[in-house]
Amino acid sequence: MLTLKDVHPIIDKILNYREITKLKSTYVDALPKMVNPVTQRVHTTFRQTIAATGRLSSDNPNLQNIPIRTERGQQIRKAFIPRNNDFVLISADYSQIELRLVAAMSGDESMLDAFKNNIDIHTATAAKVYGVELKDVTKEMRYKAKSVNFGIIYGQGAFGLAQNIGVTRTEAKNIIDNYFLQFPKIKDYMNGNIKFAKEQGYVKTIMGRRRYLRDINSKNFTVRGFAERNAINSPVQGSAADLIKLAMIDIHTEFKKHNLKSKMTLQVHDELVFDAHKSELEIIKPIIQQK
DNA sequence: TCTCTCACG
DNA sequence: ACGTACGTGAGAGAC
Repeated sequence: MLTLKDVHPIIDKILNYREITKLKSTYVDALPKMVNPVTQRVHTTFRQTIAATGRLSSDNPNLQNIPIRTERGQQIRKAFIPRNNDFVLISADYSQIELRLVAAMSGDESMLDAFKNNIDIHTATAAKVYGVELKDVTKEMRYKAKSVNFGIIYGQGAFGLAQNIGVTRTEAKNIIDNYFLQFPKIKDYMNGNIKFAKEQGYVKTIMGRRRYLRDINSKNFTVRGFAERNAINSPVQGSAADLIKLAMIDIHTEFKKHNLKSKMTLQVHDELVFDAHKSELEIIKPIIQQK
């Protein structure tokens, strides 16, 4: 796809400048000012009543958006270290929790099969959508299938997919149509959520958390469209939030039971970070992994 | 105080 | 013809 980057060298310079200034102002300059003088650490506030889906949010400072995607970002992340040499930071994250929930809640056999057999989900999706064997899935096919899998969770349409992966709207529509042909129960599940919302005025997560959608029957196409995408996405994102919250309670209970020095320090939506005492690694690893 | 932009999942 | 992928928080700059 032709983009402005190809038209003038200044485009890359501008983007590079923005990356650097963002990282400097938001992290390098700001975080040291927020170190608590007593504890010598930064302490976030986790908020439980902000996100409409049931996720936590983090502010002052936000520790759920510490950079990682670029090389410079990774350098910044390295500034976060355990409390002393007797401790290490441990990070545990769920693999594809939202897609696994879609598979589970929809009951779609194809997708459940892929997860049960531990097949890379984007490769499995590509094989289905393009009608080829797993071994014949190309990088290009996997890349596009990955984008579809993400888009599906958000209620993305052909226009958005086309723009995202640089194909025509016609091709994008074909891909999406084929996706729902191959995963019919996912389509049923999403339409079911929209229908439920239109009748009840809300959608709910696996644990019964509700999100009310007052615009779901709006006559305005754009407004209604937003609510319909919320009806698709909220049960998925919110159920993932439910699950990690339950895991956090269990882990905290177990840590208490064993009188551990290790501490659960951060939650980043599908990831938990621990400041773990080296002598306790063998105890806590199974506790964390099992949840 | 608002908008734009961009950091993360 | 229209608008078009979910959820957040924060800094810069305009007003």
